Amino acid sequence: MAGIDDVARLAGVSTATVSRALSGRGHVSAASKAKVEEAAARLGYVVSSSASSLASGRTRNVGVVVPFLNRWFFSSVLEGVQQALLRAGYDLTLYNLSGDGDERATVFEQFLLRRRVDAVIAISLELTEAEVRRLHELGKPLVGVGGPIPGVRTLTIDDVAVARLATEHLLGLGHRRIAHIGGDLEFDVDFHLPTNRRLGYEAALRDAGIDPDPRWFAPADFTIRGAYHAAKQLLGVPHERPTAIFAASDEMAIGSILAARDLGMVVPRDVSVIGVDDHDLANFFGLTTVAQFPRGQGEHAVELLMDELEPGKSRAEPSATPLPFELRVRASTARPAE
Amino acid sequence: MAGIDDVARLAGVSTATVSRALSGRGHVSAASKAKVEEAAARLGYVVSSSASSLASGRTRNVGVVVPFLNRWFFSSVLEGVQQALLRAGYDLTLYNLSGDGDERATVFEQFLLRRRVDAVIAISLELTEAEVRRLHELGKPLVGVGGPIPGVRTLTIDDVAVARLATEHLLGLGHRRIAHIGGDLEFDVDFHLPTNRRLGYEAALRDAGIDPDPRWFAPADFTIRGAYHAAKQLLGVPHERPTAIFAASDEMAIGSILAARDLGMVVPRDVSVIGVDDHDLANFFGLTTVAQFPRGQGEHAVELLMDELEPGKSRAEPSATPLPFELRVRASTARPAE
DNA sequence: CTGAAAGCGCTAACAT
DNA sequence: ATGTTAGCGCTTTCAG
Repeated sequence: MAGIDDVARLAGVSTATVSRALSGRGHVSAASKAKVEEAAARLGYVVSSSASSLASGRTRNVGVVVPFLNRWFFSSVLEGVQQALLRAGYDLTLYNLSGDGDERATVFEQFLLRRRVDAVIAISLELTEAEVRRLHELGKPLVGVGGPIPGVRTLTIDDVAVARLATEHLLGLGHRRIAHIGGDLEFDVDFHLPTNRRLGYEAALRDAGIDPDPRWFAPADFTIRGAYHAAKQLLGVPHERPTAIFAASDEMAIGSILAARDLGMVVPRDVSVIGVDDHDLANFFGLTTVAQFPRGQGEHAVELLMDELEPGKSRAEPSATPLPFELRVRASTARPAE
Repeated sequence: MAGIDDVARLAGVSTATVSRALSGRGHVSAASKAKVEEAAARLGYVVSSSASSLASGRTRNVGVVVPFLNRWFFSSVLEGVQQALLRAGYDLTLYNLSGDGDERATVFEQFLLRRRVDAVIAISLELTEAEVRRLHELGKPLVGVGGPIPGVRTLTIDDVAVARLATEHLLGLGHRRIAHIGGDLEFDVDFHLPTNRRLGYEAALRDAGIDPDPRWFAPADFTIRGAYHAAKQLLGVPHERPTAIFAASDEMAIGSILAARDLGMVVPRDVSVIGVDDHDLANFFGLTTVAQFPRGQGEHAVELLMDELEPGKSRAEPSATPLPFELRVRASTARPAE
């Protein structure tokens, strides 16, 4: 395995010049640079990351912490992060903290402190103040995706506004009896997303002069199956059925559509359904939804990080950057029947 | 940031003893070990992975290469790998090679050669001989999940047997007109999975004295939507409709069920459907399927790796280890009507 | 712009 | 069982 000395010898320069030429840091004449590059290529030389990290203090590696891997939102964000990191020449070390707090503590103590990473991206994971402080002490930039962490740069859609938009779409079509399938409290640990979406829904109703009816709220677990059962309850009542459902995620909206079908109802004739996400399946089901863009969120997170990691960049102060979202009207919403 | 010297000083021993005590390598008296651990804890000391790697040549980091992140199979394997690695004290560096060959080359040249990892796990990715050779030269163990790579330790279910089992289940129920929704050729690059499942299907039919009818084979792209359209074609013919569909994945089986419903057919009364995977949604849709266990496959892959990475273990020779699969009969299959 | 040399923080011989 | 010490392969002052 060729080392930097081999390259230096072959190129006829010092190791310092090789290092500078290959890393782009410091000035090197075009001539030397060319010689070095050619020598490196000939020898198949690649820097040893550990030696480089040890000497420089930078690892060119970012830790990414996610609670789930097999959900659309998370894997999409992860994809965006991965791709952006790769482009920037960084590696991505993955920590899937699906487990209990034990695992979580291990990760924090073993890897963040093992100084394996230059920075951390936390996806929809509420870090404790202690954890955030620890990272700060170590000088590791941290950016969150999916909800605000106090004192941390975070990317998040405005859940209240998203829910309001979805609800107003239904109101605008003439619906008055609008049910909501939200998250159960268990999910609220992560950034109060369910609560915020519910708040937006209720605010929109009130603005339209409608009093939110608690009978028309049903909690579920963000899965198709969970929402399916919730929707059956909602739609199964004999009188004063809701004419529309706003589900807090597309998967739950799809569950609602399937429930409606199984009750012999036709969407959107008998009931309108709107979700949030623009999940892969949304288009297939003709689902009207408020799209968010998780891949873009992941890429954006990396950009923020790079601002901090690469020297000479202006680092903006910690704040919650608002992210784009967009109503996509498809075939699952329509004017109510009567 | 406390270093090993600080710990040594506080514990009243040498740095070598600290290193031994903390890594478990070499003999240390219980007394010293206790002192060291206490000192380390008090100082919040954690080894610098780069210094450690540089000195020892081991990184305690495994590279994982996947083509997709947002598909059930891949994210499930990844979860298993992540968890097993974490338990073994290894980190996981993720490379999502969804993109073109360019990206792929970059990863190989930049990261594998950057000596960032001790080993590589390739999930459903057919590595070229050159790539495999490169890894061998570097002394990096490599294990594949999801299909055989020549000369490489690989975990894979027997796709032919899986398909045969699924088909025989339908035959056993009395079906004779069994259609198959498989992968299109594009997907065959990865381990000929579609081809193998088709072969198993055809073999089962022949064994039952039935000549496979090419009209009853439809290729799709492993998505719900793709299979939905394929199934509509299959089920829409006026005469001699198939009475059962064997789909090469659960997502495609679900697409088939939805297609049948939209044609006004009742599953399993009018058509039986069986898939492969035991996807999260399979249970919800009452789908009969042949389960495979991707999490377990991921964990298993890590075990194999550890055999090679941790010294003093017997390493078995490269071979394709067969993996478990299991028929799960639910509500989507039944005897044909007549 | 380039080179010499001093580390970066550990691990692993080699001694003791 | 423990200490001493020579690197691991690079980056980065500091001179020139």
